[in-house]
Amino acid sequence: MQFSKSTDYALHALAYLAHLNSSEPTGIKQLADVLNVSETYLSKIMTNLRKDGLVNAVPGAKGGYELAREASRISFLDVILALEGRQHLFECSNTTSKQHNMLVQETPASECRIKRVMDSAETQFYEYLSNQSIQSVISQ
Amino acid sequence: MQFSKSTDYALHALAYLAHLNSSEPTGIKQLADVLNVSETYLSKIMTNLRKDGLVNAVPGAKGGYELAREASRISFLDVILALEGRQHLFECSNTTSKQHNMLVQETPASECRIKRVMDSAETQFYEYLSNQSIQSVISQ
DNA sequence: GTTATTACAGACTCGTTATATCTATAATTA
DNA sequence: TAATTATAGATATAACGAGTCTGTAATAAC
Ligand code: SF4
Ligand code: SF4
Repeated sequence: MQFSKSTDYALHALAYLAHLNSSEPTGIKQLADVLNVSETYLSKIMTNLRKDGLVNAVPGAKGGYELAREASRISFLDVILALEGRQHLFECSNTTSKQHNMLVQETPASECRIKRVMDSAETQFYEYLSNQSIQSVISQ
Repeated sequence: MQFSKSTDYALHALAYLAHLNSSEPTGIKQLADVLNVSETYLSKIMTNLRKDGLVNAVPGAKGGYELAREASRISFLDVILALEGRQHLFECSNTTSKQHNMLVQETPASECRIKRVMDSAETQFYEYLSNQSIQSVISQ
């Protein structure tokens, strides 16, 4: 289990935009050059960020990308969810097995303790990442 | 980013062994039946657990698997590391980019704040999972 | 309006990993 | 010796990640 490279690039791109703090949008060309990634590939990543409302995209000449809100209000979790999607880290696969029936029977709620532990771990993980902003990684 | 099915099965298998609490080893046939997975596939997973010292494997007639230590001393993290491996959740991909030079320059240690945030999240995540034992998911 | 610039969508390629099966082998008990 | 059981290795398949290419739409400058 690992974060995808896309998530890595997205974090770097946002950190760069936050660092620049420019009033003009920044083009994919400049962004790709700074991150050392191809323009077309990075553009897909930026589109994901746009779809989740983290950046604004300005088409046309002098266009590019800019943060949709202050860097202090964009969290690591926002970025990760935009790129990795919103499935849970742990998904029940065999909800028809004898084992499942056994473990679920033991609990009042319809959720066994295995799932509860894994989901709690995820919640705590995300909680931490939601408190880390892009602003916090650039120099003050 | 998601845990693999192998990790899922491994957790279930260990929970079952802990539940049985038998003095005799449990065969792959019984285990696969309870988990509703093929024997050969599950056997590969059990071998991973054995290689990490979480279970003992007894070959030959009347053989099978048994917990290598008390269930209270086998953590979720142990299982996850055995199945998912030990790479970090976040790996720097572009350590030659201009962005990297910029961010590393700002910090005294040779590690930028992006990496530090991600590694801290991982550490905390693992910390939590290392405190959850297999024993804790079965009925007392 | 025309042209240059830029983001965007979609198809596509390629390599790797996850999932799963099959078979032959080695170890152990009966 | 025979039956049972785990293990290693080869193999198959599907899914996913990473990355490229191309044509299209939107905007600004001229
Ligand atoms: S609810 Fe628990 S036992 Fe059932 S499939 Fe999910 S993790 Fe497994
Ligand atoms: S050290 Fe920081 S800037 Fe450099 S590659 Fe790793 S995460 Fe990116």
